[in-house]
Amino acid sequence: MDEKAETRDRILEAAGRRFEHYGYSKTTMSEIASDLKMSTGNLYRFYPSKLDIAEAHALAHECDEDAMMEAVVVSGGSAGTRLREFHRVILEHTFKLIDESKKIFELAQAISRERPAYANRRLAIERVYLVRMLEDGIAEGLFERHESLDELAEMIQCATMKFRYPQLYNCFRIDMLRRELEGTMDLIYKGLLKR
Amino acid sequence: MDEKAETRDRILEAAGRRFEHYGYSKTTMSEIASDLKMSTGNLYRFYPSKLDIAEAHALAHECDEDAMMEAVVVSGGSAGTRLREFHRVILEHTFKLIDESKKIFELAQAISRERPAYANRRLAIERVYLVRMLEDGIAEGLFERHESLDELAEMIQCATMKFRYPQLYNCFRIDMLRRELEGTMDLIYKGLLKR
DNA sequence: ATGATGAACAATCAACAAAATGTTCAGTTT
DNA sequence: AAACTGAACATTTTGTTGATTGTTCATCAT
Repeated sequence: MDEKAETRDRILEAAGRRFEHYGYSKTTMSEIASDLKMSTGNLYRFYPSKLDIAEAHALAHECDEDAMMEAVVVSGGSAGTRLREFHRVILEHTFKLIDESKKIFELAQAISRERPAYANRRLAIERVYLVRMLEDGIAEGLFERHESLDELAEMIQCATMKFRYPQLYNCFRIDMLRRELEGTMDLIYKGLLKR
Repeated sequence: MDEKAETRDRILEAAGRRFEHYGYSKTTMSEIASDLKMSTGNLYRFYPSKLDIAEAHALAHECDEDAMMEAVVVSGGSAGTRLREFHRVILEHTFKLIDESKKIFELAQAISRERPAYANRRLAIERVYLVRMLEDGIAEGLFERHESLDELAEMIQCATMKFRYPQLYNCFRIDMLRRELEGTMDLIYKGLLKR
């Protein structure tokens, strides 16, 4: 690892520490630079903007979410059960963030707002997991075949948007969300079954 | 009709004119009063607040939307076809509002934000139409029976939230929304079919 | 030549005062 | 007594100004 990459990492670490403690908007570039004993201007030799540091931070923490989703996909049980569990886990995770990790949630929202491509990329990654479960379901004779599993996954995402972004609806009742997710997944599940 | 109700109507008319032309937030109570050649304070003898005038205006225009939904429900064709058409018509209507009637859209958003009960009531009314179509589908042997059709309708609403409130996702591509709605309705439709 | 600085620049934010607006109600008019 | 007014009140919005923050870049240091 060369020195430039090392400094990038140090910046990321220092910034991440502040983002998680003070939040994205309350963290200033000059504070980050000061923590690292360098000038504010120097930061821009490593990252084009404050938002790029935020995105890099989010990227560096994707593996946590990916691991979470991967765990569900490779767990035992039928594809149908896993599909439900997948959405349950995502809802619980999102809700936990909203409830307990406000600074991280704030960071995620800032990125989503300013970097729609990032949010879309996350959705695309999630679809990969969905497709894997759909494939499993087809292989075990549970689900109907479909010309494009990626498109099917996209439709599942459209149908579950309310549970992915509950904050957009000012919907902060986890008990209600759970009930609704269960009912919605029932409907989707039946729509996937082999006839 | 007594004189008080007549004045209420006149207020509603004058306010509605301004809401639709200047938007809700740019319309002042003193302007409305001036249009009617009365004092600002007098308005409060007829309506408790500005927001109540807005809500009354929306109420007075519900019949347009209700008629639209009713027309789909009573139109010919199978329940499945009507269900798709219902959601298509709502999406097109919403999109048209966003695109062409910005002031009316702004008014609807102000009410939704401040009067959640109003938005929930609209959803409940919509469910009545959904239930009617579900009943038809069951009667014609197309759809599976269900213990509570109102709950089922609620789940359909959860699954189609993205198309009811596209503005929440900064999603203003009608071609994409149409495609997604079609795919999502496919999935929901299959979930409703009798096995 | 490469790496780093810190002042300048541009944009945004915060504080505050003034203005505007929604609402109330004592007083006036009908 | 009922209907209406318009000033007062409370709240919100707007405009101004100075401070802060993100970013750039000429200059300096290595």
